[in-house]
Amino acid sequence: MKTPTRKEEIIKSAAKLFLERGYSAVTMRDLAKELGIKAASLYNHISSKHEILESLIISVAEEFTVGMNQIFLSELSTLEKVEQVIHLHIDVTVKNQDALGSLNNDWMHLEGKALPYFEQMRNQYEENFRQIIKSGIAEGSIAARDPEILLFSVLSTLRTLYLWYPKKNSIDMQTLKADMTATMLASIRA
Amino acid sequence: MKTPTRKEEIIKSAAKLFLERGYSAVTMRDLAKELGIKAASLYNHISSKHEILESLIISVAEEFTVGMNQIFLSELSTLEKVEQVIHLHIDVTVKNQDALGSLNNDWMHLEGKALPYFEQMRNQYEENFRQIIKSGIAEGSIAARDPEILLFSVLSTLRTLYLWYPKKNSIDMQTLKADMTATMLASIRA
DNA sequence: GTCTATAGTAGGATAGAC
DNA sequence: GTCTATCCTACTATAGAC
Repeated sequence: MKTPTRKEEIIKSAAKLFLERGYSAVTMRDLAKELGIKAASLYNHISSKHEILESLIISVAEEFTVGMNQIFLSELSTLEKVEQVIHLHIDVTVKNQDALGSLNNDWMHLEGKALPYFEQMRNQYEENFRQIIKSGIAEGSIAARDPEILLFSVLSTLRTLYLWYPKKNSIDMQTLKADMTATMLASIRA
Repeated sequence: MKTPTRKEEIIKSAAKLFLERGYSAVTMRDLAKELGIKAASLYNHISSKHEILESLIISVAEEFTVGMNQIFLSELSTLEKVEQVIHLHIDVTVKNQDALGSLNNDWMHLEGKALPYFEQMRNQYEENFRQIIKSGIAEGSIAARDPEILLFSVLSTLRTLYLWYPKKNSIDMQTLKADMTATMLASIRA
């Protein structure tokens, strides 16, 4: 637990406000007020509003990408892989609660190379998940339904976890993971 | 198929842009350009940018509310009710594709009475769905897991349909409804 | 590291001509 | 019903003092 730098504090506060109101609706004055300083002072630590968004989204996207690649390339069974992906999502969501809002709703405001970079990560992630589901269908461990519907059904729940998790912090993590995983596996299992 | 009024055209174009970029990031100049007119001309048909948002969100929210109330008060079995709710979501999403983006991501920018009105409809909708799921668990037709997780799992998928549906318009509606319903019912059925 | 002051731009909205 | 011109406000970001 090192002391956060001022830059980290700014990014953390920004994530919270972006989640509540969206990137475009949050002004640098809002952000400064949240930190108890003036807007101009922010620029001693960050170079632009865009830099904050990029930093938020790209770091979380990379976390998902690394985790998914490990699972995809592992020797686990198909259903174990799906289970690991679900756990990955829960872990990343718990660790980056607020940033998930920007990743889901403000990624289109990324600029320059960051946008195609993000889109490429997102596509690759989806493609890996799609392959896992398809091989599950082929081997009979996953229900023989349209793989796109199965993919969408699971992904939509995982991607929306960030909206729901904060309200339920009374449930302990073990129960959450177990029950969540059971529900999602039930929806795709053969 | 009556000819749409200019106001309806404006609202429709706005829904499309709000979906792509979010309410706050779309300017009246953007919207005017989309319609091939100047920003000032918009005000001959609408009184403010907010009015557009409110009109978009409230009308769809009311459609959901009316549909849910009918289902909730019907004599159907619990699983049939869940099935009807899924069909309601698919139908409303297909009919109001773009507006669903605002409903999901820009509701917090509603002003005045519209915000509490929307929140009340949303809460009542969720509460009705929660009751359906709970009585299913009580009677044994729905799996004996945490009802909040079941509710969230189904709702998150239904609420995200609008993001996914437009990409899949090759699938015909019958297949979509059937497969979607099967997948979601599988995730909660006992 | 934060401040005040301010440049420069872009936003929502109105007035009044055509 | 649309236009041009414009008001007023608020935005991101910079300059320079402390």
